[in-house]
Amino acid sequence: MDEQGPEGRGQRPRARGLHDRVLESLGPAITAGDYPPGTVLRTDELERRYDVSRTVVREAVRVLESMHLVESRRRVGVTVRPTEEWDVFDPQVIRWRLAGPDRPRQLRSLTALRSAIEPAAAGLAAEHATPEQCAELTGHALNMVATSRGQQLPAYLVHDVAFHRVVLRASGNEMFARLGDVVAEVLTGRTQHRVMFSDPDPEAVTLHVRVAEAVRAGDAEAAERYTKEITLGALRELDILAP
Amino acid sequence: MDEQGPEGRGQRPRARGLHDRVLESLGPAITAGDYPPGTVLRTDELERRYDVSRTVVREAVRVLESMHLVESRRRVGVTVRPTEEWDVFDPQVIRWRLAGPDRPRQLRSLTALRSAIEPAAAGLAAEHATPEQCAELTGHALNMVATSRGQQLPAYLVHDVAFHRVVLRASGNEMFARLGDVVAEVLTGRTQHRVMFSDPDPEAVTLHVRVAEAVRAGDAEAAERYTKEITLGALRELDILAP
DNA sequence: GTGACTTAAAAGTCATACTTATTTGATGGA
DNA sequence: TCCATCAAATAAGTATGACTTTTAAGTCAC
Repeated sequence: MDEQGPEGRGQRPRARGLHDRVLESLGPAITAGDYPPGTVLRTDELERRYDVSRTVVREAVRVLESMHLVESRRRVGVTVRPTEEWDVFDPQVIRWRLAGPDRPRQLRSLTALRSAIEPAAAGLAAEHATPEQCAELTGHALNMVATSRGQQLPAYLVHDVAFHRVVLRASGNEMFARLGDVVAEVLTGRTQHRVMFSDPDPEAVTLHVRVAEAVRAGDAEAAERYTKEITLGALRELDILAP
Repeated sequence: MDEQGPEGRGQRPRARGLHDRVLESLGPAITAGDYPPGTVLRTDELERRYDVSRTVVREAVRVLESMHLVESRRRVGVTVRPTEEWDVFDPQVIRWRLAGPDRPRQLRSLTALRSAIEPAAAGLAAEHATPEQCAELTGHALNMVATSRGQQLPAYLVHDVAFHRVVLRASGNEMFARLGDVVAEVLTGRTQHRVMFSDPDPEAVTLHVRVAEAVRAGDAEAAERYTKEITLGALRELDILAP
């Protein structure tokens, strides 16, 4: 049956090697803007800074280069590339930027992305979801209802995230499915700002139930419409928080 | 193995070094399924296969690992990861898969993605586009009209691609903007299949003009609706080609 | 000032020696 | 027989020094 969780990662702080340590230091620094575009890093300087060998630095740089964060040129050095060229869809880059000062802007971009993707995914899910997925969906929706009142936000969040993950996966589109982690991040981040303030919007809870029903009924149009309302709510929330 | 496969793609990814050569050989091979998930590659074997040093192989592997195509573990080797874990949004992975046997499926995924993103982007563009961008948009739309008849498909395609690029950029969302390359790839790939058959659908051409008008008028709802029709046409086309 | 030539800086490559984690399996005791 | 423990084998990870290649930049002749 169910093997180990397919994406059983919370965070993985385990540095799997020296190159990862360097990467996990340089990546956040660059995406945070500590090294503005145009900045030139020299390999041997990095060696000294991190007290590691060329091998290690080179591997880290190579990865940063594959994310289009930097460009390595002979006789020049490792140059930080302009922001517009970064691979902003790379999960690692997203993670780094969410952890940095760009977090608010990043959350906006991602929420806009959600608003575009999730309704479409819900529509597809209504056509492709398996009975098991429909059951999961209904289960999470009901649990959301159950935990929507009385300081149970953490539990609510778990089901909220799971709900959206299932929708994306049930869409049958591998690219949509891969956005599950991103959506999870957005939902978590969003809630962190109001965790002590209020229970979830009751209307949003109802909408989740409606989506689950629509998917189970195979009503793509309704599933899409209700999901659109959910994501519109998320967008509105952002405008309220920082207009 | 083949060193310079006949993948004469438009933009030659000029091997900037040995590690790139290895990467540009391993990447396509893995995404094509030549090494199914679970396959174990050993570093020293790759060294011999490509006749390069350890350094070079390791750098290539590190990049593949950052794309979640493989996982490198001590005492085990470099293992190809399950397809569901690949970073399917990585431009390089997209390129590799488009060049391989998965191309049709990949085009479907990407077209679904387009259908979700572009209408939203057009709506945002109506609110954020600069006068210059509006002018560009109108210009490309008019040029599409002008080249829509009489075996001018290559020229038509240029403006079609440019049009969609501008819309995505004008949305003001960096993530949408980065999908310009992907959309370009889809549009180009789509046309290759019918290049000798027919002129573009006149209705689609009209819709582009309408989108340009709506964006210029700041009518987000109309821009979104007309763009949705364009992408729906693209989806329908796929169903016709391979139902 | 233009163009060709030289220089030097920094990344790229290679070979080798060494370290570390992890699987495997063999040993030995309950 | 079974389980725990420990040892050996293995493949990736790291360090280092010598060497090559690219190329920005400076220099010289015209």
